Amino acid sequence: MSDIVSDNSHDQHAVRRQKLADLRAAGVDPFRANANPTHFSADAIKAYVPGQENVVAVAVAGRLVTIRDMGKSQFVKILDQQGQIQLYVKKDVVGDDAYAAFKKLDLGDIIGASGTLFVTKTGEVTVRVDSYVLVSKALRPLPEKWHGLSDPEQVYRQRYLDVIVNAESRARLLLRPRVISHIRRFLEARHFIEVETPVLEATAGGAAARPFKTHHNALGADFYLRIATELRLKRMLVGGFDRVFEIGRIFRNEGVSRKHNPEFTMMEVYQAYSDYRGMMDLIRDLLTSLVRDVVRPADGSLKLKHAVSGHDIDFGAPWREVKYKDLIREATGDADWFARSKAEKIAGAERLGLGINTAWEEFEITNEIFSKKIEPNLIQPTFVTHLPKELCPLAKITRDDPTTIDVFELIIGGMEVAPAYSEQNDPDVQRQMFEAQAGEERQNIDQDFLLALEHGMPPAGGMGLGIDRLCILLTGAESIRDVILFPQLRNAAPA
RNA sequence: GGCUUCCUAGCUCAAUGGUAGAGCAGCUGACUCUUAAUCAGUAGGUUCGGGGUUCGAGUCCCCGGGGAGCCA
Repeated sequence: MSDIVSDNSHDQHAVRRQKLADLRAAGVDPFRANANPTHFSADAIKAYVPGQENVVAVAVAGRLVTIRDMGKSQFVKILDQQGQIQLYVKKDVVGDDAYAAFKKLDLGDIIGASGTLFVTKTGEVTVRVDSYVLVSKALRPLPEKWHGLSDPEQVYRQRYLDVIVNAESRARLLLRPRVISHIRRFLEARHFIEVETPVLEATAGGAAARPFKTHHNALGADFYLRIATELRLKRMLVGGFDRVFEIGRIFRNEGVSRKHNPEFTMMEVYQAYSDYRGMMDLIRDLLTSLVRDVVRPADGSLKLKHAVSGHDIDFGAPWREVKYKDLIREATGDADWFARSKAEKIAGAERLGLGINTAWEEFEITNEIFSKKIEPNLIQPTFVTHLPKELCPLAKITRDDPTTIDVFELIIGGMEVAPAYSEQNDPDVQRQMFEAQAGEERQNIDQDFLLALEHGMPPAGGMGLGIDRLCILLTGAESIRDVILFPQLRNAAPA
């Protein structure tokens, strides 16, 4: 028998430890038992045949999350991958000994139960339990049943508790794998091949970002964690893999914010014999199908709530397409903005309330206006096209405007979600573009990539899609941390 | 990196510089269709850590740790 002194009865960990010791003393080790469920919870509920009370037999397993004890019978709920299902445990069905043991179970314990389905007087499909087994004793209590877990630090550090007690977190974090699965099926249906390229790179190229650095002992060499997959995937275009994509972890040694985690997931896709306009069709079809088939807004529309602005984002309406320069001219009210001197641009930016570093290049001053004054206000899906060529060396120069490149940046909810280019495949122009880079957008030059281009790369459209930001939009989350299972935090203080 | 703000029971939250409280969870008991079940009783605190001011600090000040928001 448990011999808990009253001083310890408040200590839930000690109480549960004692219960575990009692079980072991009685010859039961709940960590060695197992269950053989036949159904997940939602499937079991679906298996109920109306009118056939206590006919359909099921076995389910999961964590006890609700206990309503009424003396000689109990209603409890267990949680599994599909959600919750109610169990009805009656003393005169399971027997006196099993019932007495059931009363000693705690919230959080993991059990298996078999029985038959029936409907309660309030209409809830429930398992009438014939037998059950405790398969894992929980030694720590669950968070509060009604308010759940709301301390953000604990939500991130102990995500497993968050998804047990916060149904919204569960739903949000379960949407992400469905999104990724949909993307794979969407692309594979269009003959794209999924490939895997190195995370450890001698040169961190394909984007402008500070990399993480590491060291390979046996090779005696430093390596960088990749900041993009672009240059590797383009090598495969050279190799004749005409439609390739990769969904992979990218690492950037930069700030942490609501929109940035140091490691994040990017999908990059390249299609030979296409261009940035082809990528527009691809991303529009992809995102529209994600909203329609994965998110499935309840009202049947293609509108999603945007958490930050409170507006609805309508994926079903025509997507706006606008040139970068036109947005700048509109924001500055200056039709001749791009003919202005650097001093005039600084003055113009400061008139808009921006702090300008005089060491910046002119395109950086202009881009500060874009990122601070324009981008945050582009809530509806918007293709911003024809960016200044200084912003990216990897795209083709626009034929009738040598100052811009054939690209778009898809902005949704005020965030850059997907950049796409007509990929530069002229090795000489590519080398010149690399060498002409300036300012903070400078990318490292990957000489081996230039060698690959000299072998001939087919014309192609390419695109990146930030999976985390996409999931923010699709789930109506406020922060990237809400769509990443374990977002990056500092080490917790030593206990 | 800077500014602002937060950290109190297992969880969610209270507490003018003046005896640290509540709900849920826990513990003891009642109840064989409950839905945040209900009812009776009961226990539970290094107020993130350290230092200071004060007759007196959860509260004010300083240092450190961690989280969040804004900014570079």
